[in-house]
Amino acid sequence: MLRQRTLNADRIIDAGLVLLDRDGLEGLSMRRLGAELGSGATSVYWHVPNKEALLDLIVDRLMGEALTETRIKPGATWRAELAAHAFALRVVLERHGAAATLLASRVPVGPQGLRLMEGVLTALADAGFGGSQRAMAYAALTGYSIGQAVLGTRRAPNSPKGRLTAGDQLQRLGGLLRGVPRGRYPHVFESAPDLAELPDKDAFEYGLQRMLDGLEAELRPVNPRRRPY
Amino acid sequence: MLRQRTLNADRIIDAGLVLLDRDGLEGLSMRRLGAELGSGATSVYWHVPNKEALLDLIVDRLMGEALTETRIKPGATWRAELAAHAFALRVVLERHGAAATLLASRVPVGPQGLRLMEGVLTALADAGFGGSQRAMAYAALTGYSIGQAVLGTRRAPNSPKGRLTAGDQLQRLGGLLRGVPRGRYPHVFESAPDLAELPDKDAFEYGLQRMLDGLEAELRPVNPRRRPY
DNA sequence: CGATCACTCGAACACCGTTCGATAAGGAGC
DNA sequence: GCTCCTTATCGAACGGTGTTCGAGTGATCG
Repeated sequence: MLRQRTLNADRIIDAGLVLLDRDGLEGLSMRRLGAELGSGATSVYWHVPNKEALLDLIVDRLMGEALTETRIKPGATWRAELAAHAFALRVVLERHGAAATLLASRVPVGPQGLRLMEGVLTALADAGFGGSQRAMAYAALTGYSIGQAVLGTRRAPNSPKGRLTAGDQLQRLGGLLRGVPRGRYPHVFESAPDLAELPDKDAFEYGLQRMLDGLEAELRPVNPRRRPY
Repeated sequence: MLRQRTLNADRIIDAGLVLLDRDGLEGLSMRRLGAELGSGATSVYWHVPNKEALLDLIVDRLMGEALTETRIKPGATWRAELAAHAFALRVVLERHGAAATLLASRVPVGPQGLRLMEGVLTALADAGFGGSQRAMAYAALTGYSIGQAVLGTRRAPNSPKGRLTAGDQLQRLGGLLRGVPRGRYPHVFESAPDLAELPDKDAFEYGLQRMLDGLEAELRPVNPRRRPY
């Protein structure tokens, strides 16, 4: 057997991403990764300390992808800037279906993740958010983005094992909701078609804009005292 | 060995939840579940088809907990009603630290999950949201709630294996962010203390209120035409 | 009593992440 | 050329996982 000396972190991350996209998160095992690379199963461990660290590397690669996808027009408002960041993340997480679950379980503080964080915090600072308010706005936006991405990749009960497209999931869910007893859950029954046919993109955009509306309103100092809800 | 004939779905869910709270998601294995129940490792399979279904049952139990936690004062506004639902879910997911990850990967469409969904959709209907707008508002709120819950339970890189409290995680993350190179990521560096010391509850409340603000503004028909951002 | 049913459980299968030691290749020093 | 050392690869093995299967046990019913 040839012992090609060609393994390195970049190739490993590439292969990991391929496996992730093709077979989903549970399809990404160290053994299969080795096979995908044409290497022995355990050779990867010389380049990467363990699987968890590898997943961190993959996530940072994705954060880099999101940065590449973020195009901010010169002179854009802070709203447009934040929306561009959110959309770029969404595009990447949609492109790599299993990635949302990955991102949901770890903090992306690799180099690329920090660059992305820096971009969002900069936009918030420019908008006029300071101190803990900036931190809360940051948490609100990233929480929303990740939550929405996660929503789109949840598995309906009794789903088959393999990789499922977002469309499949939605169709499955729709059928499930349409079958709900009308008497017991009237509003679920009524909204089932809307929930099932709603394009993920529209839902994402809608909630994002409402969040940005809320944040913008918070910024205006002319606002009267907020009434308690 | 006694063959106690006392296993049933409820006891299994109880034990599963105990294991989940004590040892986290990876500590919940079918074998350990059997041990916790004082039964053979594989006896569980007579009552539950597989692990995935068991996790669905556990999630539905948690949805039931959230419903119990939801106290809506009579005559409450729709905002207060939706906030109560969101907070109840947050309380439950905080109580069971590993539960957010669980909820993030499946759609809670068990009986209790549907009841909760019905409650939120009812509040939105009462508020005046109809059709696809109601669906989008629903997605926005649940996406935000789940996203925020997930944010609180992410693991920082190089974390030890076992169960970590939310406080531990935040402290870890804070130290990490404070150590970021100031020149390269100035805003991250500047906001590190705020991000690390921000109580999860405040962040959740802030973003939730901003989202509700945005939704409320959307409802008023007196609003002038929305300007593009 | 005998049969049937509901339930329990141990052994086994294939897979997982990871450790360890053996092994091979390439370059440096002589 | 030869040796030595560093770098890299890999097979075997360990303890764990989810799940299947068939044997077994006890209670209940005809």
